[in-house]
Amino acid sequence: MAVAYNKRTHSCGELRTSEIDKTVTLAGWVNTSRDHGGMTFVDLRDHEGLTQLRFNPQLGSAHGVARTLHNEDVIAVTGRVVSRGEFVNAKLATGEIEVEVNDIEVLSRCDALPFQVHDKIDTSEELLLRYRYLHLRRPEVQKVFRMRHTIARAIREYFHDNRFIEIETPFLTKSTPEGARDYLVPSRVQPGSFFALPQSPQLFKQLFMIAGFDRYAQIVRCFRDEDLRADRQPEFTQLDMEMAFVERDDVMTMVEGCVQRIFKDALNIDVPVPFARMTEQESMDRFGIDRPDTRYGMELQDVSALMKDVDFRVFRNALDGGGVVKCLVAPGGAALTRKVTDGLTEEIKGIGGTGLPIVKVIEGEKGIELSTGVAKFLQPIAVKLCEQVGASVGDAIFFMPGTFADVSKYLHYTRTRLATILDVIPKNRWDLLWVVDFPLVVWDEDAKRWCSTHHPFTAPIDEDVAMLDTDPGKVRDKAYDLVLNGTEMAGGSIRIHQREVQSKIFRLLGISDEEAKEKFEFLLDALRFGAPPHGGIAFGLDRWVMLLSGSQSLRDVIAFPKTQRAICPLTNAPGTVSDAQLDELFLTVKPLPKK
RNA sequence: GGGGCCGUAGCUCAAUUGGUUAGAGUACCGGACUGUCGAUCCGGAUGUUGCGGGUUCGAAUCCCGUCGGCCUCGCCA
Repeated sequence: MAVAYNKRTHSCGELRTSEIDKTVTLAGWVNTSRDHGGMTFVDLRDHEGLTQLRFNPQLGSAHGVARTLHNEDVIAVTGRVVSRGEFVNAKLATGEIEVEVNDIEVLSRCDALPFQVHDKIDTSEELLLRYRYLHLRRPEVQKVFRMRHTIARAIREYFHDNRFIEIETPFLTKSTPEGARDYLVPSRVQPGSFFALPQSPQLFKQLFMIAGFDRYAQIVRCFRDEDLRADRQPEFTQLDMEMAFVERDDVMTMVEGCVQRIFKDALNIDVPVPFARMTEQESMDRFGIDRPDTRYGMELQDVSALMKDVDFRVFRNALDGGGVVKCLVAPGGAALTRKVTDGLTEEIKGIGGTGLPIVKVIEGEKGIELSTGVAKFLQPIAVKLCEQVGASVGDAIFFMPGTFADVSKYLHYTRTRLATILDVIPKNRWDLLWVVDFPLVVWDEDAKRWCSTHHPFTAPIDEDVAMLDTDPGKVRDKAYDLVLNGTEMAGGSIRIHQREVQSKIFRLLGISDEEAKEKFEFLLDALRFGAPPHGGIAFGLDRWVMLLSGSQSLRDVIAFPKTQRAICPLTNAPGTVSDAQLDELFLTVKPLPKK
């Protein structure tokens, strides 16, 4: 029996007792069905919800069809809304009513499923991705993408309301030095030449400012060919924005308003502004990382001075070598088992460290004593140590000797692991923090040259410019990173708008005048023709959706993501191409090296 | 490139820690049943234990390699 599925009267989530006795047409997927031989029930699902259908054997042929249904068959029905009487299902929004079906049309049958759509059970992620359209049918998965839309819409509306305009930038563009590895696209018309997919529209948006658009914002795809992580995909989406005639505070204030709007629309939460600010130096000192999670304590503490008098060679060597000894106090850490602390030590070794010295603070016969691990070396300064770092009986202290960079890395790792192990991260807390005053450049020991902390177009702080020639490592930049609960959510800066400064930075970074001309001539040219002071920021849209939706992985908020090996289990991309395609591009593929 | 966790029926998991015929739930197939809502009940079919090799009288279990998934360091201006 044909049913007018193109004339649905309601969605599957909206019928209530007020619609009783109305004749309705619904369409959707069979979520589950229950066949009693006589009376048969089907839960019909669409994007709005579930409605129970009742098939009465005394009401014509529909009942016979209903008995043949399987999960995920697609059907359309017409019937009368009736009260469930005493059989109300409180779990369903539509649970007070059901639809007594007169006519049913099976629009599409479903084969045996690789996994059940109505289950909440997660099978292997690879299978979920291979049949991603089935996974996406699940209401809780769809909810994430509806939130993604809400966030994207909030962003667009916010910037539109603030007189920004959205302009598209090219995907087929030019490979530039510095930064991540590029995804390349061969040119057929220019054999031997390659486009690069943009890592971000950075230079184009600067050109928009020079062009006089004043305020630009775009939600745009970016591409970086680097190894994947839970929070890194080769293609991802940014909110990219830029403003002319601004200083740092202007951009940061504009962003704070946007973040407020996102939280309001997505979670109905009011976040206070302005956000906290911290210099990069303070962040490194206190947390060992430039994107600190400030929801909990266990901050890093420098105990180098205290350790000068301690006869412990591991610490001594670090200090003599110009390094530091830092520690963090884990409240209640004395209760950690040997298995846990040894496990942490192994993890530290796994990321390149040599160990993780620990002591536990206990109540001894003469007061505070240290036990386990490196206690015997530190016992002479036990009282002084505990006093200085604020440790008391029942705590554990984890130490790390070495260079500032190594100590920061390993203690930051330790701190985040302990936060999970000791379960000290407050729920439902959103710590928004600006990190500012990064060093403009850092010395790359391997490459023997200066590298940009952010990118080569970041402006130095005015009073530090003089040090560009004398002490580049001391120059701070006009960048600002926005951190949420320890995750970098956005990064931006005031840009260089003076050609001489830009040239100077290129030279500092070891980019020759010839290379600068080849790669960036268009930018240097543009800077000659009246560039306004300008600055902006880019948000990782996927990360915002991930954090606000409580997702564990970026893959959960991207409709068709790649696996860790950067392949798509759904399409099997990337794949080989025909010789004819290669010939057109004048390309040959080298054989893989033998192992 | 390095470190770690995982891989048993379509799916989720078990298998007394090396012991003989690899089980259960669910999905699937057949049947019963007029108020269920994870329906229930009866019956049936379903395995290259990821793959390859090794140790052993005997391997899902131990070892080596390999493939795949995930976490992570490097990398990601």
